[in-house]
Amino acid sequence: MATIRDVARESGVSVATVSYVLNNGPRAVSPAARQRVTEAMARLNYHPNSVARSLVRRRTHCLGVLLGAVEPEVVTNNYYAGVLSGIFAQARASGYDLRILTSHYVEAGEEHHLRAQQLDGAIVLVPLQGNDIASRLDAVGVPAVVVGASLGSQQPLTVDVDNALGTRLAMEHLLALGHRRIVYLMGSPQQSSVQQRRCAFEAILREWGIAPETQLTIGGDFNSAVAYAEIVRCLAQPQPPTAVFAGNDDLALQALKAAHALGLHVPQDLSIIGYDDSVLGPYLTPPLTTVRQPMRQIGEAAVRKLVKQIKGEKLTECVQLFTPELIVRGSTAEAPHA
Amino acid sequence: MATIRDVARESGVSVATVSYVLNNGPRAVSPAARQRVTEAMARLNYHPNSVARSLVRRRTHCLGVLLGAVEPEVVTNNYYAGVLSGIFAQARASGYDLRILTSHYVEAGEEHHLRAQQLDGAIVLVPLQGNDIASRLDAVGVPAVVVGASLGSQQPLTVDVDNALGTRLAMEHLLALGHRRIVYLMGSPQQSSVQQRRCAFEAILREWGIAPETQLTIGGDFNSAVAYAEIVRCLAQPQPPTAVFAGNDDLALQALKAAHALGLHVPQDLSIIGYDDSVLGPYLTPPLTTVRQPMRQIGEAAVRKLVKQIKGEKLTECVQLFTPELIVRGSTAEAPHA
DNA sequence: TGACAAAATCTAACCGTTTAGATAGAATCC
DNA sequence: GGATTCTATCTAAACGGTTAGATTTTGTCA
Repeated sequence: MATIRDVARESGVSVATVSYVLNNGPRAVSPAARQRVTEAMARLNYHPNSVARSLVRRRTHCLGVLLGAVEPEVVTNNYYAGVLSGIFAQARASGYDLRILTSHYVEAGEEHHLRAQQLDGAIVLVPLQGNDIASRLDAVGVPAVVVGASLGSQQPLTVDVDNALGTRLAMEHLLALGHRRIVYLMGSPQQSSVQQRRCAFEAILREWGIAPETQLTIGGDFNSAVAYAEIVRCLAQPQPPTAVFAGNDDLALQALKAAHALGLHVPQDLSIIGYDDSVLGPYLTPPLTTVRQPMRQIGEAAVRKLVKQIKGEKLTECVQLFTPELIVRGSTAEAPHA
Repeated sequence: MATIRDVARESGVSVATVSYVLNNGPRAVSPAARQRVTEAMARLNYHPNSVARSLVRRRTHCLGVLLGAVEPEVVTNNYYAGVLSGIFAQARASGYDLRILTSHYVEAGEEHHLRAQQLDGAIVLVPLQGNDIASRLDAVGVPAVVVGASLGSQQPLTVDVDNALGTRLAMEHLLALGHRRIVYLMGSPQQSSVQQRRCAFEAILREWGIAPETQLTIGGDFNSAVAYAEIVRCLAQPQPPTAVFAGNDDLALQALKAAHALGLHVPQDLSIIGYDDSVLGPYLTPPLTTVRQPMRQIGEAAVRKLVKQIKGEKLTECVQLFTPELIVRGSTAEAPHA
């Protein structure tokens, strides 16, 4: 590998001059010298060492993506895959490289390690409720934006989807169809989105004057098999619910299977609504009604926000909320009269 | 940020001594000095700057992942998502960081840029037929392994799945069921896997004494809508095929839709077999018979192979081929007698 | 106790860039 | 023509580590 000194020697100028042509400034270079340097670089096949450059400039032009907890399944999960694809695309468009960092960086105290990596900024894709990674990163001087975990208190930069609205879209769809006994399949309660939706769920029940006691909430850090068993148990009880509001499309799928196993027809006997609008929704029988989240846009927005902060631009809003959309397909219908 | 010099001053030793305790060698340090240094580091909240370290050591402990052509949809594509998740997991287990590099690095001449990034190695996830990125990287001294594009000639390190075997599994399944008129839905002909499977397809037809002229091959760099139209046209012809062998599950899905639109029953009137075993396969109606590829294992193997090469260990084999598996579900059945 | 080896530590060069400050030469002005 | 400003260039000190080689300290043994 040729170094800047080789180029300087080859073209008969000092390293400073080479550096100036390399960076187009900050000092002027005569056309003659510039040409000699350019030719020498081509001749020697010179490319500046970006590590050395990062050391002195103290910026790596590289963004960290912190994947937490659920990884590495993260990539095969629909929501994360969507967000990641947005991050990839926008990082590229903004001219930043990406560094994938797995959960061991998420632990307290590890922010210094991250700082030591000299990343220009970080995107925190850790869905856990109450995680304060972003603030800790900020404290050591690494700009960060959080995706999908808007916290009330400290307000680090955040990009999220409006979970209250999403819940409202789903619930009002079911309520308008006459459903009053609705099970809510929560998912892992450590996830902040799950908590937000649960609050919204309860608020809507109050609004409609429905006693929360008559409602069922199934939640937990379970795998599909356990979730399936719980749903079967719930649907088999004396006064079963007429609708299921699932925290994501995978849970909705389990509900669909459970209904099938119990001989219930969807949507005639039981309505099911999912969340995420994952790829399989349209191909289920019946096709799944669900709440779509603009995952790719979320990823893109996160990168844009981070880059703005890095460049010191004025940020208009701390928390950027995206709007979910109700996708009505075939798995929801009017509540049975019974 | 405290530097190594601050620690040296604080603990009353030289920077060299601090460096030795930091790295546990290569020279001995007295217990007393070691303790003073350790305490000073804790007091100052010192963490070594990894950029500076990389500069002098000339290794970054970071692996590049080159995503080509199809990106950034790559992440939402089943095959790539699976491979990536394997890469993430194994990189973490091997203690390497990951750098995501998008396609502009794939172009000829860009290998020097990559070299300048000082990556310890690269995984090439570029499915294009005849791509020679790995060799070019190797030429500039960056160890590389290619995923999913085994070439005959130059043999860079490669991890792939046995496409000939996968094709054989699918075809012999159909042939054993009595199918003789089989359409092959190829997919983009630039992809090396597509080419390999096409060769295998033709070889198997010859083996069974079936004239290739009577067979149909639909291929192209089309989107789902175009593929759908082509399939409809094919199935609507006078002597339609009795089976479809699709290059991936998405194409199989299009075939399923087309059959549905034409009033054909699957599998009674038409058998369909996919490739990849993507998540939606089991939930289609009927559930899709397909060929499973161990994507995650492929990703893991790629990282392991790369790390071995970086460490200079002896590699037993250049090309590591994984074995695909036939997953029989409900979309294939005996050929209609007619 | 002095000679010698081993262990511990220090000094300083180096990795490959950037960039402030010094310097030299050319152009401008009165 | 000498003072003054510009422009182009160079020198050398950073950035924050690692690591040979030199030097000092400690330990061993005759």
